Amino acid sequence: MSQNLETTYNPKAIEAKLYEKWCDNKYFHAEVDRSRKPFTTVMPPPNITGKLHMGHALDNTLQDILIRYKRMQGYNALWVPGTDHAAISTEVKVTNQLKEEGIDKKELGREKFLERTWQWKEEYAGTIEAQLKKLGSSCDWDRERFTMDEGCSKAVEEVFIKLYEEGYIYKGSRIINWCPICKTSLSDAEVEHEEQDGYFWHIKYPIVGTEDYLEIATTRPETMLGDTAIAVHPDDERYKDIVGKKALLPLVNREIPIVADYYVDKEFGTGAVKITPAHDPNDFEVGKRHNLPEINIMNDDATINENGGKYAGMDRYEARKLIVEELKEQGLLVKIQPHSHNVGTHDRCHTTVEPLVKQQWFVRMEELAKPAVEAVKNGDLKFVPERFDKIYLHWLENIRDWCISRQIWWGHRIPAYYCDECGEVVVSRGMPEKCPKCGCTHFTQDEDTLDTWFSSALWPFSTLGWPEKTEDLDYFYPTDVLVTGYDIIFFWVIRMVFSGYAHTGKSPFHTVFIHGLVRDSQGRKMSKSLGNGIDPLEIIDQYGADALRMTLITGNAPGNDMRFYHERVEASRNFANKVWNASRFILMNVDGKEITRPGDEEFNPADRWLLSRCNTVVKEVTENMDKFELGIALSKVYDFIWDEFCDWYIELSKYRIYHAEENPAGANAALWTLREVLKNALKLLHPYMPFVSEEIYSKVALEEESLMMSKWPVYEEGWADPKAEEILSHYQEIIRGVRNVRSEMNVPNSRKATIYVVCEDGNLRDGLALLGEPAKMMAAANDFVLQSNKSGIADNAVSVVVPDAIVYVPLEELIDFAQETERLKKEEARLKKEIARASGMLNNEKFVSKAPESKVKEEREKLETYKQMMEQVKERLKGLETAGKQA
RNA sequence: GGGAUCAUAGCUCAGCUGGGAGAGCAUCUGCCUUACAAGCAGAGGGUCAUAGGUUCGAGCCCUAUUGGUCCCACCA
Repeated sequence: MSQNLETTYNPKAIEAKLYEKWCDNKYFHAEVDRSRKPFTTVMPPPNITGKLHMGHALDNTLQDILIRYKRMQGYNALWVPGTDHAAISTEVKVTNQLKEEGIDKKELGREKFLERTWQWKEEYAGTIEAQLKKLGSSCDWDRERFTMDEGCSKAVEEVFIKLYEEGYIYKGSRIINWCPICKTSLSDAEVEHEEQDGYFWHIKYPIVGTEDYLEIATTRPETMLGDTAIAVHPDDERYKDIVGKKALLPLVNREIPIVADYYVDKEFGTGAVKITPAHDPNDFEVGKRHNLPEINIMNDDATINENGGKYAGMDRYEARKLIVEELKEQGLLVKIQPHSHNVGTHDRCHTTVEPLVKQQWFVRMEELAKPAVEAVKNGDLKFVPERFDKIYLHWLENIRDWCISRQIWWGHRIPAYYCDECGEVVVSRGMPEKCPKCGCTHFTQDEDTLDTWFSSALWPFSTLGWPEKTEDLDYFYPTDVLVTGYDIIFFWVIRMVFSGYAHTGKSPFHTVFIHGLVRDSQGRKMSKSLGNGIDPLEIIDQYGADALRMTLITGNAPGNDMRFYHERVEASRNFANKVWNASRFILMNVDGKEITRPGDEEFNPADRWLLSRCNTVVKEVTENMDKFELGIALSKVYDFIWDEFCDWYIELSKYRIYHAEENPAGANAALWTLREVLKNALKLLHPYMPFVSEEIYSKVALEEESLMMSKWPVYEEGWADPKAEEILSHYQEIIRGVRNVRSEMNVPNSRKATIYVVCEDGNLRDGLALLGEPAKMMAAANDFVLQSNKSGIADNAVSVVVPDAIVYVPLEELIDFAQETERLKKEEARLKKEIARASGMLNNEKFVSKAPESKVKEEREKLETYKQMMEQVKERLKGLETAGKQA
């Protein structure tokens, strides 16, 4: 065994090598195995639009932690990776790339464009895969999928046909959100509402046959070109007489009816609303109720069309300016009020969307949503943290039909065919042979593609073989946990759940584990436009994948956003280095020795304490992980390794290790304990920091093939040892006490002192056997003398009172009696407060009768200790007084 | 307009079912002690936003208030 490890951990040297080893051994691969229970999760497929960002690093770290944990627990763990074609986003990217080359998408044509996009896909899917591997993701690459691969496309086609045949999918002319830049329709979920400063233009509409005007207020004067009515509230006294009359639409000079509709809010604006059914969702509804014509005044690029008369060809905002000007000239503009209002924008390009009436394909949602609602209500589906239930339910309970057709090329083409003769719509697998209506054999496929989320909605089962009834599907589906950010609950989680019920009859997973956003150090969202994004690869390059992973998990509660900054990664890297060096110490000392399981009597209290503590930590960490409290679990592993294992136990073990010839059994016990506990600690750490833990384990546990395939440790009652824990706690008090004195008195470690521990408790003295050589090293003492009285101890010794003992540190020079008295007075005051607190509680009859017995007992014991310490302090103060007088 | 969430040490955040306030970073002091200076030892620093309430006991539960963030929503 070669133990020439570097003194600092170098992640670069091992990460790639280990990942390759894991892959070569097929550790990530899962096959159907009926003898074992599966644990399945599907990766939220990253978009092929670009490289992975910090949010992906977090998302995948969380998944990897869960999957590694479950794999070690013996589950047949499957993590299905893949990528998403990200329809609109990718199409925009490729279009822009072409534009830079001077190529126009339309001229290139659909087929060539798709070829080009497939090339793009190959490139980015490769980059993403490489990034996920760098991060250490233990996903099953043999099962890597893409939302537009053959299987997924098959699933999409099946679902479309099924939903169409069942009447859930329909084509209709409805008002939809239109992006004039991307030139496609959008679903409601893809529209982001932004508060924007705008104006309220008050415009006079002359009432036909009178000299009167009706004043309306609008934020979008240009839409008046498509006005087909004015609406007022039916109970509005002001307008009672004019309902049923007509108004003359200014500039256009069209007569439009004045109607009464409950939609109008009397209090808002002027109480009269211009109705533009073709360009406003509310007006569309009003129009339907009153049989108003829909006049579309806009082209697909948001310029005014021929219905806009002389404004035709102008951009929507240009037209607005001119219209306002002309109204002003004609004296029809009453006033302009500043007004901030919500404007819908396209979430991908942030262009203001235009509500337009168009023929589109929709999914009727009301019925489909019901089982998804029920799933959360009856507990079949759980959100972690729970609060996301409400968001999910609220959306589902207010769901509207889903516009699924997109006027772009990149995506699943809608399997609807139109008869060239009679126009009959046929939805079928592939080109239909004959029109059922006219018998014609020529068809044209619908030009549109499907919303990108239509295919991702099927991801948990399409990746496992659905619609075929595969073994995989039967065994791995439903999956277990879905890990994702709260920002795509609407887009994705909801659609997966209702799709799961609709097509498989089951929820696609039982738990949704939600995480937040990774923000920059100032709390801002990381974004391209701000240029504040941090590339995960750069961090991995600089600090290692383990450090990045740890940073993303530490100090974060589920569902909360976090800030990312370099100092935090440094702290994580330091921890990796700490583990590395602790292991180095162990390996150096284990080297060449035969370590055997010691007899029970060969363990000293320190060994038993560490083994007991390790056992407890195993239990707690497992419990935290089962509750998805990953941050808490990791901090427990961290504290255990750094504080208890390194700072206390390793130091305690050194004497026995360095003096093996005096006491071979003692050295063996220490080394065995070190190695055993290290192995367990590495197991607990592995899901979080897979590389450094695996690398060390391979050197420590030569008999096992791999840490990642080893058994997760379990709590064993036999290792619990409260007595040893008590002994160690006393030991620590004494060592801390001495160190404290030395530090306060500015005594360097080079000046050794003989330390006296005065203590009468026989039990404690047994345990204080530890106060031999290790304690000398840890407190930089010449000697520890244990005695039951203070005879022979110089009056000028500095003292520290600890539970059950008083520690004297005699120093050569005279101590400052005043200073020492003050020190003890402080301690006296502290103890007095504690005694008051504890006895206050215990004197409270209600506490004694109502609090749990264990709590009462605990307080009684504490009070005892404080009282005993108080006596010591008082006695010591008396001694100081006498000594001070003599001096 | 509806809802969620946050307010804890100088900074960033933990704090699990209510039972004596924690971490990392930063600051100060002393240490190159043969695993680690990416380290060791010690120290300082918090009326847990405010006001009430429930409870033997509240950072945690309830109510209100203030301030911030986010989501949803068809008031033109």
